[in-house]
Amino acid sequence: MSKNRGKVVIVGIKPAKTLTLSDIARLAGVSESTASRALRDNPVINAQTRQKVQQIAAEHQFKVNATARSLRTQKSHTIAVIILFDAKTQQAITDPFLLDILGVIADELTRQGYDMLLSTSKTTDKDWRSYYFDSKRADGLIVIGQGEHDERVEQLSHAGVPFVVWGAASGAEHFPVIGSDNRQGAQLAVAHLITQGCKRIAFLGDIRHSEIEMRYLGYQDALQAAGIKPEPALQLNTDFTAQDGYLQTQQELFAELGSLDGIFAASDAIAMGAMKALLEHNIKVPQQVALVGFDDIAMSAYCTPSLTTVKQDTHAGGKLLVAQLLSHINGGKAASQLLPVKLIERQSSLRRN
Amino acid sequence: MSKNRGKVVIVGIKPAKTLTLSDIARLAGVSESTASRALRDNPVINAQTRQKVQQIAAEHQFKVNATARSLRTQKSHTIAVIILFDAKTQQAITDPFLLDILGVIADELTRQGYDMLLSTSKTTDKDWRSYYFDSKRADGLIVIGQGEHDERVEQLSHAGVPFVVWGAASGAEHFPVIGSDNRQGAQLAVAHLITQGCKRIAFLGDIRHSEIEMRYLGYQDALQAAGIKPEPALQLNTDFTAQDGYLQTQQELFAELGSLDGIFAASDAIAMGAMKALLEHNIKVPQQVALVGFDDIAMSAYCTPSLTTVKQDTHAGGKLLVAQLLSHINGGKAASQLLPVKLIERQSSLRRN
DNA sequence: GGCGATATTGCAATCGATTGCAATAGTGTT
DNA sequence: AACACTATTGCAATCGATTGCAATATCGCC
Repeated sequence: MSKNRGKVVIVGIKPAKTLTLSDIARLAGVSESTASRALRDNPVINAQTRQKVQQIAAEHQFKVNATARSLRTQKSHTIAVIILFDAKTQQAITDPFLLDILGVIADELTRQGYDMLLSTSKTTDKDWRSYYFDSKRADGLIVIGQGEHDERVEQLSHAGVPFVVWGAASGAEHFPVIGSDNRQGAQLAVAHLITQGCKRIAFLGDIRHSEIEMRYLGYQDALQAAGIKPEPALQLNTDFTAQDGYLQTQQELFAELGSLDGIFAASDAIAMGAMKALLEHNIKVPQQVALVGFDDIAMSAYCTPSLTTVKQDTHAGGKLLVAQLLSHINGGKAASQLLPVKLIERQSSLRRN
Repeated sequence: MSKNRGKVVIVGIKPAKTLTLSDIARLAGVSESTASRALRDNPVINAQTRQKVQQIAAEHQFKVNATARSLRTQKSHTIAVIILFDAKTQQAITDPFLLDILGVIADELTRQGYDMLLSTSKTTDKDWRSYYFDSKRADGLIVIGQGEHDERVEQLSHAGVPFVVWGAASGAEHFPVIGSDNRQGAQLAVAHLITQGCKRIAFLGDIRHSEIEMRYLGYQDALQAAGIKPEPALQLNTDFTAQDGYLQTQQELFAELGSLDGIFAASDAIAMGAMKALLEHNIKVPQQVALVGFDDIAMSAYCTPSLTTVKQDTHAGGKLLVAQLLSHINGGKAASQLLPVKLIERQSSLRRN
């Protein structure tokens, strides 16, 4: 007879006494080992027996206790996803498409039979390796948005923990990084502005973040290719918020307005803030100042004028993160990879017509 | 001597052989039970012994194996969060502030010593109770966005699983629902439009979603209070996207444009789509048509004209969800609750001045 | 009819931590 | 000096599933 755990049973509704493998085995008249193998469809077990056990399990809605299985097999079949937040703005760098990429990752993991443990850097001050890996909570980690060179990420690589990062690869890391080709994206954006006739182009973004730094380099690439000399006065450190885009534009850029004719914002949020500031001062976009953002957030197509921007391939990114991580976990190697991006031309930068 | 699991050891870097409680016990010269109690700061253990064990554990970066602990204690200390996506648009109803509320939930759970398992309804076709609860993966569930009366939610309530829902309470549920006072929010928004002189106000939103249905009721409340008769022609079923807001406005509303003078959109995304359509046709917002949205997404303040909207208290919502769920898990009761909302007045609706 | 090969099944150890209960040592009292 | 208590510590069972190895049954074939 099974043990009564002394719990008060809720009357009326299913006693919901969770069955264990041993219960199923007893009901099927086989041993636990046979039941276990049967449920996992082990061909060594007679087909009839297998079916019978499976049927009984199904009838009783038996579910393997994931905890016990994990303990025994030493695999959690769980991946921890850590979202890094900017210490200053408390925003995720990747804010706009974070939800997209999270969704893709969740779907992919599910497809592969993994669960997803989510946490943010705000609360997880703890040592990630200890907390997630050593404690066997997760078999591997995905870190989203490496931010301003987080030492915690660097440490992971010395700890033998399977993990991958979404962010920018400088090339010198000891860990696999998946991310968009930020540099090329920025280069495309700024080259486009130049094509539209812009000569003095401002850059708005916080280059202490590695992804933004890449965008900054791309900005310079494009200027250089066009023989334009970068002006330090036009390069403004701007947080990831529309608010800071607005403020920086208003406070710093208006001094230059005489001849400023283009802005490349490192994110769409920043771009929208800048646009707001420009429109408030009756500066025509794109006629007087052309504007390009980065990310292609949902609203970019619906602001007025609609925002030209650089679109990242979130879907490919999420799938790749999962694929690389699982490959690493299964003994393979995980490689870094740059994903191509695409310029989406909209009203904020198109002057012809 | 400890068993060699036959793994290939990565040379050079920490062998990273994970220690177990028994290792710590041996190192400290005490039994496993004493070590266990010492680590949990059980006062029954001598203070000196406790300290010694804790120190040794810290030195070796020992982390309790969460799996083993869960198995023994029958608690996973994990909460599963399920995000419901709209079957049609594949978008989360709560999209705009989903990230906020997720962040708050994650933080709260962490603070309470819980981990968070995340999944989306897209992939989780499985029976939630079986998968998360019966399998002991989670001690409870938080369901975000109940959508169009999902039967799966209804089922949970008959299954003895601790769970709470973010959404709209119709009052007749058998489960606890936390959510904004959508009805009052809409009422505030529409009353505001009326104050601004609007007489014919359109409603954009998909009332098959319970939260939107509430907003629709609030819309009617306000009209009624002002003695305005609702016109069916002005009530358009609109998806949660800017795109559909744009299309519906263009296709359906322009026929009414002669005297249409206000729009209440059930979400900011819809509102922005509508605004785009209006501006494209040189209809002045707010002078000709005043516009109010719902959600207060980040961009609402930075579009032009900036968007009047209704702001939900995401922070309170997240905290409450966690508090109620944990209270239920710990034997208490979880109650439904409506959170107050706030009207944020911006340019899209303010006509005076 | 007997022997080896093959197909099935079960025994028992194991994963790592927690905890009820018993055991021991130490203290104070009369 | 003996007894009652209290403070500490350890033994061993337990959580539920998996799996190496041994045991049994079945079958084919000479």
